[in-house]
Amino acid sequence: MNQGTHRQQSRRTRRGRPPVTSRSEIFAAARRLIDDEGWEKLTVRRLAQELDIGTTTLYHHIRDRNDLLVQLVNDATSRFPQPELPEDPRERIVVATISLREALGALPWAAEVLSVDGEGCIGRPDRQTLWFVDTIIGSAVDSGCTPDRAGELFRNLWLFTVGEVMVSAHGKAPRTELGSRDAPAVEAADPSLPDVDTFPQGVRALVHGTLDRTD
Amino acid sequence: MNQGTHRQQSRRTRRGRPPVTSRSEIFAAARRLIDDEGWEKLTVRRLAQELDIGTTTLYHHIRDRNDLLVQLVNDATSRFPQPELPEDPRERIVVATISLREALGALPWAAEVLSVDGEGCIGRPDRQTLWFVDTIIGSAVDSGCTPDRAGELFRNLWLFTVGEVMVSAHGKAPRTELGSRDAPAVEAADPSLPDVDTFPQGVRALVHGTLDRTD
DNA sequence: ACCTGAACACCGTTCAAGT
DNA sequence: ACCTGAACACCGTTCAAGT
Repeated sequence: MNQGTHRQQSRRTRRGRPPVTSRSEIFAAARRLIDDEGWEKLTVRRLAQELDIGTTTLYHHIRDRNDLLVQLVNDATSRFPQPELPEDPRERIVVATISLREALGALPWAAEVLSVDGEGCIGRPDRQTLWFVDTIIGSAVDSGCTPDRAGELFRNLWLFTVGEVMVSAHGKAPRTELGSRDAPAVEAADPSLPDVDTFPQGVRALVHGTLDRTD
Repeated sequence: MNQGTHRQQSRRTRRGRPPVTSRSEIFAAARRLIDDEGWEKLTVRRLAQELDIGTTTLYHHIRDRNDLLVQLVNDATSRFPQPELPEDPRERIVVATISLREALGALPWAAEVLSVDGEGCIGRPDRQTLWFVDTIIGSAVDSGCTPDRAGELFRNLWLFTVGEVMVSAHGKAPRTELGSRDAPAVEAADPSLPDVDTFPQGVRALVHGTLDRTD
């Protein structure tokens, strides 16, 4: 129900500039801001400035800053193309999860939303997010496991993906000069954290380790 | 080398209150603040207020807010007791990882640090963190895999743990009322994300899936 | 209707002083 | 030496107006 149209007076000329601030204009401006200045500059005030509107006007379109971030993530994931899936159900899960990471990884700032509002991406999912969920759960069931087990696998893949996105997002950030604090920096103590991308093998391990379990 | 002691004049009376703001006093105040008011109240200004010192004074002890957070995480993990480890090397990894989660999970705010400065916990690790790393890597090698493979496993367990801490930290937070936005909330779309703790099984899957891999 | 300036209650950080 | 107030450049959010 659209509450009746209260547009009578705009017979042909919309007075002033048209609504000016549509959802898509806001998203576009936000993306521009993020690309040009980095996502930490995406603040309510700065975005309003970018749109050339009063800060307060933005609050007619978003409930608060977090809402803006959530909508932005949904917008971005919905833009993301679905990958071609292989035959083998297990490999299907791997491919879907990897492309989920790609979808989120393109938005390093997604991290803030992912954690502050796990709902954002999962509790109030858009069509595209739902596709990821369905594909993973569906393929797991196809490969012969119970729905419970499939749910468990999905949750764990989700945790793994969130971790990967978070860690790699801020790994790329301009490194705060390290070493030379008070402690002697403990000699790069990690052959442990290689720079290589261990994510795909991790996904595979998770998938096989879960689906092969017999208990 | 202690740079020579420049304490000549405090023969027996330390003028005024003694240094007032030692590292441990700062940590204690920070913990009190977090426990009493929630970790989002842990701000440089608020902490100084809690300590009854000028905001600026704090900057003699910390480099900046992020540094405070990092030191706090290190302080907290170093306080955490080492678990008793089982015989079986694989199960040793599982137990160590689960208790790593516990150490970090006690600090929901660790999330911010974990992501903003993965270094914080890993690049500049304290003794206790190192113990986790060594135990996991060591046990992996004990169970017969190459150092490379052990490093891969460790990294993936780390990603998984970060994801778990992040997601569950903000799951417990006072839920922002959901439902009834503009979209019709898509009917709780998830048998997918059960409330149950899937973490231990995930760790096991990761461990077995990685160590059983033959390639 | 639709938009907004001014204000409120905060931030982190710096710097030129004070004792 | 050790500490600090005042200032700078920001935040998110609200509310009583303006057109």
